Amino acid sequence: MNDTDAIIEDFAPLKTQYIPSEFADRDDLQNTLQSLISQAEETGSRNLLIHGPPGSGKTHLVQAHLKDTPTTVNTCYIPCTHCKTQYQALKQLYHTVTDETVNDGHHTADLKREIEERTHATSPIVVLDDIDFLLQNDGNDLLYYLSRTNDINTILISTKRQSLEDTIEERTRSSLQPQPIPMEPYTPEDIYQILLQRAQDALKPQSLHREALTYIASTTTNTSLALHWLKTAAEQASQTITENTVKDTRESGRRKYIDELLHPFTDHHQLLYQAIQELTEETDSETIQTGAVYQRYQELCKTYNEEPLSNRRISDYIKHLELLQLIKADYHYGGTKGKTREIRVNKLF
DNA sequence: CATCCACCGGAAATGTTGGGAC
DNA sequence: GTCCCAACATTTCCGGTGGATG
Repeated sequence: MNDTDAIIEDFAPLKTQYIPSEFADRDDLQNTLQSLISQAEETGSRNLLIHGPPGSGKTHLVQAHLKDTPTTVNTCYIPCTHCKTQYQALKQLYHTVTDETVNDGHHTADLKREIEERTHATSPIVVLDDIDFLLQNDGNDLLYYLSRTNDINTILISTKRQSLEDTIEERTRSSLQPQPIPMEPYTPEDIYQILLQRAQDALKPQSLHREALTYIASTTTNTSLALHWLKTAAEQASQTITENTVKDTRESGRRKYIDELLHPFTDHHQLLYQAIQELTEETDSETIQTGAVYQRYQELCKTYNEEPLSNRRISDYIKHLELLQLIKADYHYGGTKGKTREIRVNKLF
């Protein structure tokens, strides 16, 4: 453990959420965002939909922006991986506009009414990160409400490439009409630069070989994954992070990334993912099937002394893992299999 | 062409939690 | 304290799904 102190001077820059003083990359996008939002301040309402693969900087960009927003504007960041229901999201929003906390047990209509009364002329910005989780779990009631409430500007963040058209009702889409902003994955050079900057802020000088960063950057274009990996390497290394250090910590870095992704979810999500991983390693074929996965999941529950959830519920959890892009679960029709899903683990690298 | 496979996913049912009215 | 209500997680129920098989 003491080895950690040897290299890392400041943990913060190695965390995904860290916002460097200079947000050099993606200036153009930040300008776009800026102009759209100032436009919104003038015209009343304008909504954005930022979409792109994991680790392409969606959340980061928005949070950097919120940080620059004048304090006169109410901003509300809602991570839908945590707030999966309309009520939980409204609670957050209620808190930002009234500064009071509210417990469960109220009617959503009451919260909505109260929020509306307090938002007149204040035009808060509501960010719904990972909106797909809320949509999958609770439908689009919240989005409909937000789109109908004049003074609220929304920024939606989604990993799905398509726009929201297939997941939301027509009436919601027509009044929301979010402006799509695509985020392309970073290039290896981008990743290299980002890691370099974070390393400079976090690590002691001379503690890092360039080849180490090159190796990470050539392996993944997912910033979050890359940072977890670098952090793991930094924790392992006693004096300097070499190319070998990162090669050795490849697996544990990946593991850390996944742990953080799954953190907001339940133990059953973890068990389910474990079941899928184990089965994938054991079988030769590319894909595995829901039935086998559920069986393995039940076995794992037994060993960990957990009461297994129903397969209907697990079917939803598979969707969650899919939304996190940890697995792919495409439909398979026909054969002796009927309609089922073919599950495969996303390699990440 | 009917039937079957092996699961999908919508809808209703159940159980729990917390609020408010009385 | 009692009663009823809404929100929510989870289970139960059940009508699909479409190629393979006979």
